[in-house]
Amino acid sequence: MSLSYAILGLINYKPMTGYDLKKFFDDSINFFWSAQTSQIYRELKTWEQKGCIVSSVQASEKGPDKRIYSITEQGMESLKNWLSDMPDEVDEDNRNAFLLRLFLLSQLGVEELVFQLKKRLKKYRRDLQNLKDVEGKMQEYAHMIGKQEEVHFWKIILSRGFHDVESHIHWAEESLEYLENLPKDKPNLNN
Amino acid sequence: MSLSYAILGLINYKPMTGYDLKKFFDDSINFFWSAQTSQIYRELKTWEQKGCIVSSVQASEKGPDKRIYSITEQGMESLKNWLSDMPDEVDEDNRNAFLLRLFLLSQLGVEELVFQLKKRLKKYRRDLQNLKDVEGKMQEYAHMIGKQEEVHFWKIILSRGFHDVESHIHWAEESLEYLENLPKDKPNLNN
DNA sequence: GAATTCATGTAACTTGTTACATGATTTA
DNA sequence: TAAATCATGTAACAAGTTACATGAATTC
Repeated sequence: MSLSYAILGLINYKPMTGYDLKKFFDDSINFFWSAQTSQIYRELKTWEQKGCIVSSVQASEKGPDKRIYSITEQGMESLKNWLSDMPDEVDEDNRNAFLLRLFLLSQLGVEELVFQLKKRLKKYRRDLQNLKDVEGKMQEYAHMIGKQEEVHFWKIILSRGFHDVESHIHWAEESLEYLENLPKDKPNLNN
Repeated sequence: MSLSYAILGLINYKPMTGYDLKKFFDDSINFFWSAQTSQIYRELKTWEQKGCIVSSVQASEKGPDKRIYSITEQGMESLKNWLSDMPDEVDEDNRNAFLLRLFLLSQLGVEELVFQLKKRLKKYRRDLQNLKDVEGKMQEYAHMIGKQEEVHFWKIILSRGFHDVESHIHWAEESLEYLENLPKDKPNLNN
């Protein structure tokens, strides 16, 4: 399962708490992976039961005690095995709820489509800004995990994010233009 | 839930069987939505219980009897309501198992990364061909559901697919180039 | 004094996957 | 005669979401 190895892989960079993991997901790799707190703690529990990670409780300066998880030899072995046998076709999830809605939305009429595309365009521009923020933090994260050389590889992943957002923006702009030039008054669910 | 409305929306085009729906998912909207047979029949059952669709059994020329589902007035109402209240931020699922693997893969070394990116590039080129095939079938589908005007809107969705694949190809090519020009022999999980 | 951050979790539920079962007809 | 297509489902399980509970310390 991808999520469990995501967690193992992050802990392999550096020992972390469940809370740290949640933050890493939320404000750094969020553009290609996400996780709920409830899932994270669930996975941590099962990895620990398998002996792939160990935890120790430590008092925190602020707030409650922390439970810090570190990877074990066995965990590294597991991670390495998983990374090594990449399946021929990694089944990435293509599901896109917005595209689905848009696809069905044409049954409501063109104006709705235009309205939603305009809203989307704004969202994509916000996404672009968010990615720039992540880019800015990258160096910081690399320092945190103590591996400067990772930055080279992270740049590749981040660049994918930029390619994606830029292509979304172009698509939305093009589509709006296309719709503007369509003849009006098609029959739909409203009439 | 998106999947259930996807099903309702497709049935709204034209009465269909579970099998028809599965085919529609698989060879037409697969690039932004997918569904398992087991899910489809589950959702059909719950929509029917709610009175949003009705079914009638009909003998088939070939193979077993068909259960054909049609949308009801209530179902159209439901669909329209759902389409009308698009949430401000549609929570599309960004999870991408390949990107996650790639991100963690750098812990194994650069050669692995290069190898996987090359394989991916080939996959993206296959994706492009698949999309072209869908494009070819579009007219046919429009004819099947008896709504030629839908083609205009489907073109927008399809165009998104093309934008995506093309940006993936560019990204992979660029990233390979970037990796070729990196200094070699970084320490990793293997040493 | 209210909201945010730090920190860990549980419970109930929904959604998605994998594997199986059945059986006729058609095409290679 | 073997494989593919047509056609409908069930069962068991895995993964993901939502909502809740607790409570200290800090910032606005």
